[in-house]
This record gives sequence, structure tokens and C-alpha cells, in this order.
Amino acid sequence: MPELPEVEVTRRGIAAPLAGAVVHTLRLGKPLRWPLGRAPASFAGLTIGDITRRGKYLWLPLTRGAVPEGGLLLHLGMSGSLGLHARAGEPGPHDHFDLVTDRGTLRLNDPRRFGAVVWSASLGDDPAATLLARLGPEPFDPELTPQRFHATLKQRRAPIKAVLLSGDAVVGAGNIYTCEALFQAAIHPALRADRISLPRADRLLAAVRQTLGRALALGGSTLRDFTDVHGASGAYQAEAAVYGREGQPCPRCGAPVKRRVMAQRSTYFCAICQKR
DNA sequence: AGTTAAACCTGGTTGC
DNA sequence: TGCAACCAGGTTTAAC
Repeated sequence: MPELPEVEVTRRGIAAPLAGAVVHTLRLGKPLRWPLGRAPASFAGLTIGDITRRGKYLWLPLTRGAVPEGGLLLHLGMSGSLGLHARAGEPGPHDHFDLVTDRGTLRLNDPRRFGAVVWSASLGDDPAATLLARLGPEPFDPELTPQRFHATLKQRRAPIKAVLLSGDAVVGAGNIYTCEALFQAAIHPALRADRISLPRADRLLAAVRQTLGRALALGGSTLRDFTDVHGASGAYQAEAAVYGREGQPCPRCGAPVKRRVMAQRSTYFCAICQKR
């Protein structure tokens, strides 16, 4: 499910309510992508700090009193969503993580279990440091200029669709928003990244930002699993121009939207509007 | 070195 | 109706 907008929608739903919350217990269900790691024996009495996001990861810092006591790095994988429940009932078959606090229970529901909850002593320590080190720049970082974006694309010969998905040039756009941004920038997904001119790279970066920003404003996309922390669905999927619309008319020229597998993912595009 | 498959899981949908 | 095949928002790891 979750690309950057969905993760950020989630973060915004839990950050304020949980800032300053005191943890009672941590409970784990079936194994997720990685084990929790070298976590404290007990989480009781730890206080939650300001929850932040990097790429599609959330960082939930913990303190004992004023002393930092590591934190939890969370990833929603393909099918994960977080809920904040005033009174959480018994965990269901896909509830694999509960953080019970004095402000409610933060619960991760993740049927496919590609998500992760790992403890780290800090963002600068492993495993968090290694996981985050692979990530490219944040899409809304003002230091990510069109020139810098273009320079990264110049180093890659793979199709632009694959390069965007890799997150090397900019993080946050997954399969949906990559398709949508390429459509908006009128760039063919199979075009080699190093063949993209600076003006087109400029347009593509603007399209990525616009697409992610619009999705964020609409509460993300809900294809199947994703809901925000209150259980509400996102609305962006109804606005998608090409994603999931194989055979339907391109909103710009009316030609049928094509679907092709690229970088192991279904890629939707208009073969007329999007130029190589 | 850089690009591309395989792997991790479960469940819903499609087609024979 | 039953069952196999295919598909799904991600990312690491192994293999060309």
C-alpha cells in the first residue's frame, strides 16, 4: 500500500496524540520482515517523542525521563497500516505489533507482513542507519534542485520508471505515483534515465512533487488495505490518470491506457502523450 | 559496477 | 462450484 503520502498521512495522525505518551507494553504477533532486534527487555515507562518520517519509514523515538532510550523504526511494507485505538480489542490474525500506551494502542495491521518494526539505539545506529543510508533525497527538500536531480538521472541507464522506483534520485514515489508523475511530465516510462534533458528532468521533479503533494492533500490512495489511523480511506486513487486504468481512455488524448511490466511492476502509461 | 530476477507473505480476483 | 493462476501499495538479496 503505502507510498510516501500514505506514510505521511499516517505520521500526521499519530504524531500529536502520541507525543509524550507513556508506554505500558509492547506486543508482537507473527514475524515481520525483520526481528525487533536488541530491544530493551521492557518498554514500560518509556515516553514517546516526536514521530518523524524519512522516505517511507517512520521513526518513533523513546526516552526514559529526559534520557534517549533508542526508538522504533517502522515500515508499512506493501499492505500495512497503523491504527491508534482508545480501547484496542484482542489482536486479529493480521495485527502483528501493538504499542500499548496511556494514550491508546498503536497497532500495526499487515496481512502480507512485508512491513517492519525494528529497535535501534538511535537513527545514527544500526539497523536504522544502514536502512536509511540507502535512501535518496526527500522530494520536498529545497536542496533537491532540478540540477542535482538531473545529475543523478545522468548516471543511470535503466528506464526512468525503474530509476524513480529505486529512490536513488528522489524517495517517496512507489508504483502508483511513479506512473502518475511520468504521465504528468509526459515522459515515457521506458525512456533511459540518462537520456532525459535538464528541462524534462525539471518537469519530472515538479510532477513528482505535485503528485505526492496532491495525494497527501487527499489522504493518500486506498486500493485495498490502506486506511489512516482513524480507519478512513484515501481519495487519490479516484483521481489517478493512468494507474490501474488499462484500456480506459487517456484523460489527455483519449487513446487507451497501456499496461506493461517494467522493473517487475505493472506500469500504466499513454503511448501517445508520453514521449521517449 | 550496474541492472535485473527471486525472494519474502497473504488474500482477493480472474479464468478455465 | 472448485481450483489454479495471476495480481497487489515495497525493498533486500542473490544472480547475470
